[in-house]
Parts: sequence; structure tokens; C-alpha cells
Amino acid sequence: METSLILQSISKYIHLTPEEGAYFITLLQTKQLKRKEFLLEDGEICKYSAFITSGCMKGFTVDHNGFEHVMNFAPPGWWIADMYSLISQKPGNLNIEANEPTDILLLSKANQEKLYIQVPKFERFFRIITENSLVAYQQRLMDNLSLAAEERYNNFCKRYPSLINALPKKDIASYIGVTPEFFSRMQAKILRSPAK
Amino acid sequence: METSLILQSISKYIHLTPEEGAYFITLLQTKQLKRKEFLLEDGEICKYSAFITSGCMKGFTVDHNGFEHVMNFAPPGWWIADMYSLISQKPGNLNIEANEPTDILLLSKANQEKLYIQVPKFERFFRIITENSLVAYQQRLMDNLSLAAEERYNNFCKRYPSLINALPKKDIASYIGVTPEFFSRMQAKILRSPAK
DNA sequence: TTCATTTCTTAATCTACATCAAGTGCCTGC
DNA sequence: GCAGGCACTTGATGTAGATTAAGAAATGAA
Repeated sequence: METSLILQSISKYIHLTPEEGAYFITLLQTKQLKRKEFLLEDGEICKYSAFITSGCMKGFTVDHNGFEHVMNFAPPGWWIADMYSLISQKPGNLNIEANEPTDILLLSKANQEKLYIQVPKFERFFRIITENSLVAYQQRLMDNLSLAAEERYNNFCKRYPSLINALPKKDIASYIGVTPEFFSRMQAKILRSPAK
Repeated sequence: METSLILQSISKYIHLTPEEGAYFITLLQTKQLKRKEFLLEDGEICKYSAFITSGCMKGFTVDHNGFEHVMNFAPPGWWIADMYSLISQKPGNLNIEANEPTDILLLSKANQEKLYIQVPKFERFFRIITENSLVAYQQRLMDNLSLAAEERYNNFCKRYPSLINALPKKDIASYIGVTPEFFSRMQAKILRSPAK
């Protein structure tokens, strides 16, 4: 099991003794996903938080016209789950899919609760990463309420430079909230005008 | 100090001994705000989380055209802060203003850190309410990406029925992401068509 | 009570972005 | 290695919601 990335990412926020680290690892299971393979589908109950060790995943919903809306991307070092469904244990409407061959570590809801009891420090860890995630969603919502598509695209480029060339353009279009057609036109326009 | 609401709201997620509760209360300070008074302004560093005991507050940003965008409302029993600024201790761009005469309890960042050390259970409490807040923002972002204004308004009505008549319409318009003019027309249209 | 300010409404016009349609290139699964 | 689908582009047209303007109604301060 490839655990160095996850332990390193935890150590940014809390200090674990070797025993605590070892115990944490026993609560995880590995999984490999093929390109286009789903970890979770609309209507299912989310039972795991997933930590990406390699590859990339995306979370998206499908609206009543059949259009996808990308909620988030998860490159290596990030967590992904349907938080609504994970917390409530009710069916959610998120799909989680591998964009390419991807290795993940799974922490089940039951094991997460166990972890909180055995090593309460993890409350702190998950509090902090949840806070960071909350701030990112607030920022993105603000962008959607107050900026034009082109500015949202600029922000995306600034915030996630490594993802721009790694993802299909249609997914980036969906993430920033425009159609692939409009996104294509926007890029052409940006290229045409002198780089700013 | 009016502390029954805050203690009751905490007891939904963690159990406190009388001593722990009493200690927590010593970390708070009260504040009264007049209608239109600001708790935090764009460019300031956020030093407090505020819990509303009575009245109502709103958090909003101002875009480069001078338009307000309401990020959230905080009726009694809710917390409000500029999470980005509170976490990073850098200047934020949120304004927090009282919509009407409002009583709040303030927990300073320093006292919050103290609290985590003295009563680690509070890590759990704030983890849980942060998770809930995260889910709400995800849901709202999804609505903004996939629904028409009218559907977003319907969802708002369903989720926050008590706020509809308590808030100025222009603030609700801003929250769901339309202009007051369009909001007004939308409502007229809904009234005209047979209630669905 | 009265005035001034803010909020709300209605109407005419405008625009950012969507939709529909069609063609090109490139993966990728067989 | 080939075929068939998927991603991407470009053009023509459509529309949800913005903008501008102006009057009416509500609200709060004095």
C-alpha cells in the first residue's frame, strides 16, 4: 500500500506517533480504478472517503436535462467523497469517476468514526481540511455570482495550473459553468487578443 | 449574557459537563449591533466567529462594479465569520452587517484555539458544523450551475421558509444570484401562474 | 406627521452565454 | 491497423437575465 503521500499530507496539520500512524493505515483499503470507472453513482449511499494517491478523479452531478456539472477534481493528495451522502447516509446525487487510471485509499465511514474515538487528534485534522474545502467552495460561489466566464477561467488557471493540460476541456468548461462550445470560443478569443 | 441558545445548539453535537460549559462561556463576549451596523468590513482581518442570539446578519461581497453579492444569512442560532480571513489571518473581502438590531456572542480566534486545547471535544463540534456548512455551499453551487433562477428561488423558499418575509427582497435576489428587477418580475410571474 | 431615503415594480432594450447544426481530428477499443 | 465514437471547433440563431430609466410604495429619522 502506497501510504507515504497520505501520511505526509496529514503531518501538515497534526503530529502522529509511529503507532498512531500505523493504526491509521490499518483502517484503510486500497483500490485501483480504470479510466472512466465509477467509485460512486447518483442515487447510491456514500460509504467511503477516498484519498487519491495517483491519477485523477472528478465529482459531478447530472441535471434533469442530462447535462453534467463538475463539482470538483481530485488530483493526487486530495480527498473526494459525496459529503452530503457520507454525513447523512442518505442517497446522494454525486457521481465520482476516474478520469484516468487512478489509485486510491478508502476510509470507510465506520472506520472514520472509530478513528475519531481511538485518535481524537483526527477530529482536528478533518476539521482543518473541511474548513479549507469550505473556503474554496465559498470562493468559487462568489466567483460564480460576481464574475464573467472569462474571469472565472482565469481564476481557475491561477489556482490549478497543473490541471489545465491534464483534463479534458469539456470538464474544465463544466467546472467553470459554461458549455464546451462557449469555452472553445473563449479560448480562441484569449489566444487572439495580446496575452495579458 | 444570553447563553441558553448557544449551549443548546452545542448540545446537539457534543455533551459538555457543567464545568466545560461554564468555561466555554468565559471565552465569549457579547455585542449588540444596530440595524445596518457592520461587524466586519472588506479588507479587514476577521478576528471573531459570531453566534447570533437574536436579530439577523448577512455576509456579502462587493464586486468591481459596486454590486453586492450576498454569501449568507445568519438568523438566531447560526454562526457567521469570514472563514477565509479567520483561518489565514489575512485581509478578507467579506462584509458582515446586521440587517436589524442584533445580539451576538463573539468567540475570538485566540480563544477558539485555547478552547480546542482545553476542551478537545470542541474540535468535534466545529468539525461537524463546518461539514454541514460545506454541504450547504456545495448544494448551492450545484443549484447555481444547474438550475434556472426560478428553481433556485423555489429551493430557497423550501430551505429557509422563515427568512422569506423577514428579509428585504433585494437581499434574497442577490443571494439567489439575480438582480432585484428580475426578481420582482419573477415573483409577479409566479403569482400570475396557478400555484404549483 | 412629514420629508428623505431606500425598496420595489414595470417597461424597453441589450448582451453574455446557450442551443442547434455541421465538420474535423484524434483516440481507443477491438 | 482500422473504424467508430468522442472531443473539439466554428457559425448562425435564440433566450434568460442584465441594464437603464422612471415612477410608486414603503420605511425610518427628526
